[in-house]
Amino acid sequence: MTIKDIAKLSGVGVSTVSRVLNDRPDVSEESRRRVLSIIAEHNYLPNNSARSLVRTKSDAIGLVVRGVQNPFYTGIIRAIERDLDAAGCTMVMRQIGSCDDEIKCGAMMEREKRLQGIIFLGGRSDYTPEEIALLNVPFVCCSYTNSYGSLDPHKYSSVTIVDEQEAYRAVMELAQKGHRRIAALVANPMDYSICQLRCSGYSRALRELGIAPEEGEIIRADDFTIESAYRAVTERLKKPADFTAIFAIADDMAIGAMRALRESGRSVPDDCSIIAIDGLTVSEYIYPMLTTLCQPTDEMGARSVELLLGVIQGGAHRHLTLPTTLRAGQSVRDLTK
Amino acid sequence: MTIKDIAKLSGVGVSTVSRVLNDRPDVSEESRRRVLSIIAEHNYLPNNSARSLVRTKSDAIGLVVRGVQNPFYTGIIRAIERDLDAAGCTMVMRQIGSCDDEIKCGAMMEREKRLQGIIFLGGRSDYTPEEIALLNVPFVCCSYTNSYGSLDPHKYSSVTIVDEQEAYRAVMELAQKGHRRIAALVANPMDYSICQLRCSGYSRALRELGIAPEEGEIIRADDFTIESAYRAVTERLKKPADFTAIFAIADDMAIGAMRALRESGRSVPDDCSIIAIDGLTVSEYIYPMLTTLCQPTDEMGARSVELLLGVIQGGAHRHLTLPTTLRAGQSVRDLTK
DNA sequence: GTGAAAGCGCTAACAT
DNA sequence: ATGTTAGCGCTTTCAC
Repeated sequence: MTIKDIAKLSGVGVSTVSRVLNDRPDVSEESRRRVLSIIAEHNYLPNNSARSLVRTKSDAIGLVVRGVQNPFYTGIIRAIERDLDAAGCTMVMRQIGSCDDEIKCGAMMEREKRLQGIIFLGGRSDYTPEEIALLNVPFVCCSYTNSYGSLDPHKYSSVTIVDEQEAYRAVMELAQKGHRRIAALVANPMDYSICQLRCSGYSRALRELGIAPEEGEIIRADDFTIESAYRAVTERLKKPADFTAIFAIADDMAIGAMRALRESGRSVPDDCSIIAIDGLTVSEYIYPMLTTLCQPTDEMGARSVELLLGVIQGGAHRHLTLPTTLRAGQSVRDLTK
Repeated sequence: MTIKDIAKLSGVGVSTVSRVLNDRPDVSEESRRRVLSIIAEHNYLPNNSARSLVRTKSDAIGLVVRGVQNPFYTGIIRAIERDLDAAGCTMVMRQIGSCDDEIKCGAMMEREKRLQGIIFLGGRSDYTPEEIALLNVPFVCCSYTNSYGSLDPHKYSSVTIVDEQEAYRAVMELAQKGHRRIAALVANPMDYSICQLRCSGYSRALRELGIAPEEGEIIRADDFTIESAYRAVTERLKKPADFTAIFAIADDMAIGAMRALRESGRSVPDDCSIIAIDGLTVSEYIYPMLTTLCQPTDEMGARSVELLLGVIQGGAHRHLTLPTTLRAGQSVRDLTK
C-alpha cells in the first residue's frame, strides 16, 4: 500500500494525498475527508524511509547516555522517550562508558542516522568550539552544562540543576547539624563533569564556614559507580579518619560508602553522617534512609525535549536550571543536640 | 556526497561503488581499492534512508521494555544495544507501563519504523496465536517465555531463566536453613508473567517440604516496584505474622519488604529472613546484604540479539534457558544452628 | 568485471 | 484546490 494506491482509491492525485498526510491547509474539506477515510480503511502508513530520503532528513533524535550504569538516568530517559514519541520523533539511544567521548559518538550517529538533533545525558563540561563544530545539528546537554564558558551559550541548550549551589547546600545542611570535619566523596575529576562543580560547591561551603582546606578531605573514586565508591572509601578507612560526615556527589556513591563505613565498624549516622545529591528511589528504602537532594528527573527529561524541538523548529537555544528538593532521611546525625 | 560523486571521483560506475559498499565479490581488486580510498578520503557514508527505501526494509530492531521502573533491565538493555549496534542495526526502544500491551506496541512500531524484528523485554506469558498474528516480523521474548504453551515454539524465540525452578531453588535455600513458615512476596498475578511461574515454584517447594498450603502465605503487591512491595508488606504486618522468611520474586521487591520489616520492628534476618531473584548490584550494598539468585543479564541481552539476528537471516527460532548464580548475602538466618 | 537505467515511496516545485 | 512530474540516494536487474 503506497501513496499512489491511496490516491487512486480516493480518486485524487498523489500530491493531494501528500498534502493531507502533511496536514497542509490547501486541500478542500471534501478531498481531505475522502482521503482520510481511505487511509483509515486500509490502515495505510507512509513509508518513513521515503519521507526521510526526500526531506533529506529523518525523524530521528539521538540520545547519548554517558555513564551507563547510572540509575539516576532511567527516569530521565523514560521522560525523554515519552515526549519524543509524542512529538512523532524516533529516539535513537546510545549508551557510552564514562571514558568514551560523547561528542564523537554524537557526530557519528548524526551522520549514520541522519539525526535532527541530539540530547546528551551526562557529559563533560569543558567542550571547546572546535570540538562541537563536529556537530551540525542542535543539541542539548541534560544534567550538565558548559560551566566553564568555553562555549557560546547561543550555540547549545542545557537543562541542569545548579550543581555548585546544590553541593554547597548539601554541605551547609551538614554544617547546620554541627558537622565541621566533612569529607567529600567524588569521582575521578579527570572527567570534567558535574563532579568538579559539586567539588567547588563543597570547597566554597568549607571556606564560608571558616574551615581550612586542610581540614576538608576529598575521597576520590574511579567513577560514579557504587562499586568504585565502595572501594575508594574502604581504602580510605584503612587509615585513621576523623571526619564526622561525608558529602557524596551521587546517591549511588553514598550507598557504596555506607557499606564501606559499616564494614569498617562505623555506624551511619552515629559515627559518620552522609548526605548526597540525586534522589534515587532506592535511597529511600535502604537502611539508614539516605538524606539527599532530589533532582526533578521527569521534568529534566521533558524540558530537554522541549528545548531541542524548539531549536529544531527555528527557536533560540536556552539554558534552564531546575531546583532540587531536600529529602530528609536518617543518614545525618544532629551533633548540636 | 552521494554514491554518484564517489563513482565519478573513482572513475567507475555507481553500481561498482554499490558493490564495494555491500561487500560483493564481483569487483576487481583494483576498482575496490580505488573506491575504498576515495570513500575514506571523503569520509563518505551511504544514506540509510535511501538504502532502506530500495531494500523495502530498514536496519531497525525494536526493543519493547515492559515495566519501565525495573532496574533489573538496564544491564540487559545495555547488552542489547551494544550487540545490535555492532551488527549494524539501529535499536528503537520503547518503554511501556506494566499495564500496557506490548504486542500492540510492537505491532505499531513494526509498521511505523519498518522493523526487521523485535525484542520484548518483560511481558506476558500467555500470548495467543491470534494475538501474535499482529506481528509480521520475528521476535524474541527476553526474560520470559510463553510458558503455557499456547504458542507454537517455532514461531518465536526466547531467552529466560527457568523461573519456576529458580523460585523452587530459592525456597529450598530457605528450607535448608530450617525455615518452614515461608511467605512469598509477589506482584499482581493479573499480569500473567514470570510472577505466576515463580509462584508455582514456591508452591511446589512447599508441597515437597510437606508444608500444607495454608501454612504458606502469599503477599501480593500491585506491581514489581519497590514502593508497591513496601506498601503490601507494611499492610500485611499490621496483622500478626508468624512466617520466619520471605521469598520475594524480585530484588527490588525484597528491598521494599526489608524497609517494611524494619519499620515494623522486625530485624532481618534475626526475626525474618529474605531471599529474592534478580541480582541487582545495589542488593549487594544494602544492609543487610540481600541473598539472591543472580540472573546473567549481559548474556541474556547478548543471546536475545543473537537469536533474533539468526532468525532474521533465515535461521530457526530457538529457546534458551540460562542458569542463575546464588549470591549469598546476610539476609537469611540459619535456624538450624 | 562493469555501467546504464529502472525503480523504491515520497515531497515539492510547477503548471493548471 | 489539484494533478503532473522531477528528483531524493541507493540497489539491482540486464546487457555488454
